[in-house]
Amino acid sequence: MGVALAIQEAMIEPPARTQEASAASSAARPLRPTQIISNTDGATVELDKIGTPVVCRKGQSAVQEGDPAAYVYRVTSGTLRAVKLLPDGRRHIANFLMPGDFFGLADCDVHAHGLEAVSDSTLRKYPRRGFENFLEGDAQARRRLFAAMCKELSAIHEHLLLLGRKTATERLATFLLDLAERLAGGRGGTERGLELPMNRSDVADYLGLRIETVCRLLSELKNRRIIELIDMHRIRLLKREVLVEMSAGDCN
Amino acid sequence: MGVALAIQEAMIEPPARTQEASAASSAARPLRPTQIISNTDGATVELDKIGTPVVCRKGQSAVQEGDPAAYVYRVTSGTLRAVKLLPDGRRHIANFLMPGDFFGLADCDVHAHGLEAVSDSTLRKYPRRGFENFLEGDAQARRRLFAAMCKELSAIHEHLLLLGRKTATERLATFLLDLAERLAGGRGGTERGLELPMNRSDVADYLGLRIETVCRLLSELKNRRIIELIDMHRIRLLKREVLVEMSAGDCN
DNA sequence: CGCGTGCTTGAACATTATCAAACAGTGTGG
DNA sequence: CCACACTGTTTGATAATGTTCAAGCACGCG
Repeated sequence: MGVALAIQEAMIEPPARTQEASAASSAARPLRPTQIISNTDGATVELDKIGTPVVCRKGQSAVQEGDPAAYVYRVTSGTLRAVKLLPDGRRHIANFLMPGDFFGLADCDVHAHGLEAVSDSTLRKYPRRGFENFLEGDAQARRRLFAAMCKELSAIHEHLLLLGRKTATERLATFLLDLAERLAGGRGGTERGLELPMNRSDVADYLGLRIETVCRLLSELKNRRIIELIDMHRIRLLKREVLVEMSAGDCN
Repeated sequence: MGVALAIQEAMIEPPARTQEASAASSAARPLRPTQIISNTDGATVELDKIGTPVVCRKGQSAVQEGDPAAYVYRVTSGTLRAVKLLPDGRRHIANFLMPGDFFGLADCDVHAHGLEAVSDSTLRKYPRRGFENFLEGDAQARRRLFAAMCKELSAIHEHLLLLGRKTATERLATFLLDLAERLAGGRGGTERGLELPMNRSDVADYLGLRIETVCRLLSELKNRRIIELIDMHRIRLLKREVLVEMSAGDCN
């Protein structure tokens, strides 16, 4: 089990002209989150031969925690959540998955998380063995996979720090900035604001807080004119610097 | 950034007679944590050609958070901690590293964590490029690396759940059980108890608690005769079942 | 329009943090 | 060998952050 919940599909992009001395250091490559691979690219065509489409409507589960990890999934549209439950029903959301993200790559035996649609979503699923064979035959893809896993691990460790040591306010500020980064490559303070596909409860379970705390803190940020709540699922970041300050970013 | 803090060296054990149809499913292999590779094994000899020994006395740092990730480390004796800091000094311990564990494997550019000795320790360090080349030439080792990373990811996600959703008592119970599992393959309730190489402060920073809370809860467990505090760094688990119950293990 | 779901706000409460002090074990020097 | 200091641990009292319980609000939908 485990993760590689959200490995960006950038990793299987075929060798392209934009790569200079990439064979040298596979580690330091950019791997932009918004990089989308068109189906005309060689590797994706190859991979999609073994994939089948899946539709998952808002609220539905694509994968149950503990299911045999027979497939690897790639999100093609919508947003999903990777969920873990405690026996008494307490819920933890490990990550939100968006187009381009993979799910279940690192789940060896069974899936470590459930996969549920936050909004209507579509995925493609690949039989694990086929996916592994594909990787086995493509050293470039393997290197990209490893680099992507490193990137995700880094994010997870930031999240451990967040859950272990940050205050509620710091958590929320971090979340908003991360989401802005992820959704729009850093914009979101401009234009028509930041789209929150998930509800307050999801945010709470992701940040290790209660829904009421999330609400209260959002209201507080709104009152302090640091954010604007355009509607329930749309937020404009008015003072990003303040959020950055509030997020207690680490020392790196 | 990133991790693979504690990838067990089992992954580079050469193909052995104990592996049946291993080429088939690289995922479901056991990978016992206590598996130690003798230096006479082929792969380790190969690897150690490019490694140099490092000594790190209690309290010293082997790696600073943010250092260029020039080396991969393998613990040969002692216990170390992988540390992240917030700007104001709050500390988070991502993991404790014990003999056989690797550090820095997934740190692409710079190290995401500091590495400090909890007790006098020895390590071996391998230049990253050499380590990568070694992997590139050994598909078996690669598969084992991937399997080990999956296993570690699984553990990290359990820890996310712990930090996000478990109570202080549940965290401590989980910690004690995990440590018993790791140190002694499950014993520790028997014999001369469980060795805690780290101090209370380390435990607190690992569990997202304060040192006083850890002390108080340990005292409570002691008073309830669930554990026995033999000395400051030695604990006997008297009622493992109760701890298991208290740990709020997940649903899997 | 009325119901339902999800959001927001308030008040009381609980868990865990903070502050403070005492205690235990270890090593040092007189 | 004992007094002393030092570090790490334990315990207590108080405080704060975030939770819980409860009620009201708003938006969407039949």
